[in-house]
This record gives sequence, structure tokens and C-alpha cells, in this order.
Amino acid sequence: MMFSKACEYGIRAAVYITLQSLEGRRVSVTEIAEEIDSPVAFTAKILQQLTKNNIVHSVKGPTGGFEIDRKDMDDVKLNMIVKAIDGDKIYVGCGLGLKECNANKPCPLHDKFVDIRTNLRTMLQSTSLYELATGLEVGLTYLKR
Amino acid sequence: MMFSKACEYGIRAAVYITLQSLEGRRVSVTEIAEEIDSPVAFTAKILQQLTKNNIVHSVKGPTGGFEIDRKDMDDVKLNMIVKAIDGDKIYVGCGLGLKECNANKPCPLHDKFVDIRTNLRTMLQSTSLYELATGLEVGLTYLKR
DNA sequence: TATTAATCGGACAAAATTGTCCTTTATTGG
DNA sequence: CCAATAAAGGACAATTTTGTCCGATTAATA
Repeated sequence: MMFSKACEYGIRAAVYITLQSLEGRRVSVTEIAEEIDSPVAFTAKILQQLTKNNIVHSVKGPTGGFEIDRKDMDDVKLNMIVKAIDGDKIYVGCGLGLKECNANKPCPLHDKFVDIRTNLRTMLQSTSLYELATGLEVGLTYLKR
Repeated sequence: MMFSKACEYGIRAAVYITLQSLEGRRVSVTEIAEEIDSPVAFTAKILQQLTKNNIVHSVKGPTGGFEIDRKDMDDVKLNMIVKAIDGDKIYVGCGLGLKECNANKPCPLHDKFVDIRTNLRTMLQSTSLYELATGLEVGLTYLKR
């Protein structure tokens, strides 16, 4: 409703990989898709994008799979994932779809939107994968269903 | 980025109709589409939905077109338009796309999302067509480009 | 009453998003 | 080196969203 399906899967996948990487486990697409309840092949596609953008790290061959460095768990914020998959259309662009809409020439909703969007951006920029994964770890939050 | 294209056009159309109704003018789809810079036929479809939902009033035949009663300009809030076109998926539903996600069994982003979504809902529920149209009237805001 | 101008409604078309499948490439372990 | 395993990548398919077209319906007016 806010992100594309691809982006939703992407975030869920990244969080799951983070969770498993914390335990030192490298995970396959099959496992990921199963655990986050997403279409396997489609999830694979999305993971390709995340690896290209250095958000997750992938290893081919047997014992291969996806993982995230401990450092990256802190460094990777949600906005990076969103940007990698959906682009920056969440930040840029008018709420009413006007091409030119800014403080100078605002659409009728411009001012009311900047607030909401700023909140969203701030939230995405400040939320790390590690933060999300720890909630899961403790059993406070869930990724499936 | 937040609303569907259909919804964007719908809001823009409704605001334009409001503006013209304030001047006592009834407007045709052709004029609306031109003034809000949207595809005519598609805009017509969306206006049908708005009419069915009693958000705008339509009159067939020559001298016909769309208009909004003065009273409705205050009563119709943006959330009604959004609901009529996009349904309530903006309010309902998990930010990460989980089927079951609530305070009991929250997704990792649940709490951070409720804030943002509450802001959005509040804004949509409190913004009337009249309010948006008057900004246009005074030349403070714009609908095209 | 005939003409004309407008919305309504349904069928269709195009484009974007979501999703699948299969082949290639890299890597591990025997 | 070989077999098995996993991601990468490209082609294709299904679905949803966006958009078009055209005939039917309604109403005003000459």
C-alpha cells in the first residue's frame, strides 16, 4: 500500500537474512521464500537487486546463499532497500501526480504531504536491519503470515 | 507514490470541479481532463465512480456536466475520495504485506508504521474539497503541470 | 419532434507489475 | 576432474492497472 510488492518482499528477505546471519547461518533463496512466505523465483530476482546494491552479500555454489556482514546490519537502513527496489519515487514526486510541484508552485496538497513524507523518510533513514532483526530474535515481532 | 494514478486524477478532478462550482459553473469531462492534465476517457471512468459514491453530482445532456453542491464541498473529505477509488488498503493492511499483522502479532515495522499511517489518515479525514479549492482560487496552489 | 451535447457503461488495448521457468555460471567437496 | 548445489540472468507468462473506443442513454433547445 506504500511499497511495491517487490519492495515488501525485499525488506522481509533482508530482515530474515539479517536474523540468520546473526546466528552465523547463510541462507538459500528457497529457505528465505519459505520463511517470509513469498514466491521463490520472484524473491530470487529481488535478491539479485539487493546484492547488486551491496545490501546483502551472496555466495554461489554449495554451502552458498545469502548473508549480511555484521557491520552492514547497522549501516543498511530501510531507505537503501526501498531506493534499490522502488527507486526514489516515494520521496520525490507530487502526491497528486503533478510533474512540477514544489514550494514555489505547490499542488493543493503539497504542504500537508511534506509532513507525512518527511516522517516516512526519517523513519526509513533511521531504521537499520539490525534493529528490525533483534525484535524478531526476541520474539516480539513476526515475518510470516 | 501513495495513491494510485486513478486516485490522483480523482482528487485533482474533484478539486477542479469544486473550484468551478464555486463560480457556479458546471464542467464537462473534456474541460476537466484538459485543466488537470489527465487522459479524458480514463478521467471519465473515474468520475463515474465519484458520481456513484455521491462525491460529485453529474447531469446528462446538453449544458450537463459535473458539479458539487456547496454543502458537499465541506462535507466531502479526501479520505472519501480515496476510499471510493482505491478502497481502504491505505489504512488497512501491513506495511510489509503480511496478512496477519496487528498489535498482538506485529511485523518488525508495525509500530513505526502506525504513526505514519495515523498521520496520513488524520490528514485525509480532515481535509475538505473546499479547503483545497480555496487555495487554488487565491492563486496559492496549482493543479496542472 | 429532431438534433445535438453530454454522461454512462461495457468491451477492448496497452503498459506496468508480479510471477515462472530454464539455462548458464560459480563453487564446493569427494 | 566430476558431480552436486546454489545464485545469476534472460525469456516468457499472468495479472493488475492504466488507458481507449464506441454505442446507449438522457436531456436541452430549436
